[in-house]
Amino acid sequence: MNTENARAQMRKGVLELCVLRVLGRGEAYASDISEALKQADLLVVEGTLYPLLTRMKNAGWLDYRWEESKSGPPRKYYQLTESGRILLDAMNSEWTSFVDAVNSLKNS
Amino acid sequence: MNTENARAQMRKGVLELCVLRVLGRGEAYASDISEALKQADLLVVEGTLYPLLTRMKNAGWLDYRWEESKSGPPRKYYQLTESGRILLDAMNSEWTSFVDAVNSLKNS
DNA sequence: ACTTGGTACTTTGTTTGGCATAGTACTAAA
DNA sequence: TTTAGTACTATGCCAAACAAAGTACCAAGT
Repeated sequence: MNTENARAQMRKGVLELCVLRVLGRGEAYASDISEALKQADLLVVEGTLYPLLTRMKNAGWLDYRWEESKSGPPRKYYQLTESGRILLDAMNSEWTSFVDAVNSLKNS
Repeated sequence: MNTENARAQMRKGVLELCVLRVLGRGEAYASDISEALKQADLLVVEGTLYPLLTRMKNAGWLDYRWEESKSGPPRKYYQLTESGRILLDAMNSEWTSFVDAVNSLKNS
């Protein structure tokens, strides 16, 4: 295993948190989210992102509205629901404590 | 999904790093590792840890020696190999940069 | 009009890896 | 010699990331 792979593994664990964080900034459609993650070096591919958004929508954390585009088919713009915001807060705390936990293993 | 579940997801991504870090302190057998992870609130179960150790051994990152126990069957004491140490260093860097990446998503 | 290229979303199948469960084996104590 | 505790192994299931192919919509060029 290379570190490329290691990063991929790490990414999996926090994909939902990442998507929630991106949407925490405001509504966005799949390509926006993909772009934001890419900028943070957390690239995900179509085959991962779309099903993930659908799952999160079905879980009630996200909602979406259709919006026409000038350069192609209509887009699904996702927003956090109330329950999504609550989850985001909870997961932010969880993330912090998790990072501390892993870091605590570093030395003796 | 509750935060319990979220933490479980996060944990998956860094299990190998955690095991490497624990072994970075010195050799240990499965229960030692399990205990160390538990203390860091990163509990893993038998069904996960044993196969993981076997995979890492097969990948050449770990080695083990048998040691008799006074209270049960012999134990496999694992140590990092040279390649395991190199991987640990690489994954430590990866982890740091990964945490930064996720944190960079937090605010706009 | 029809084709081409770009964009957006969907669907299907594969693979990986964590986990539950059951099983084997060794030791010590009752 | 049975029981309990510990340590490791083997089998099978399931969720989720990913790859790849497909559908559909739009606009621009011929």
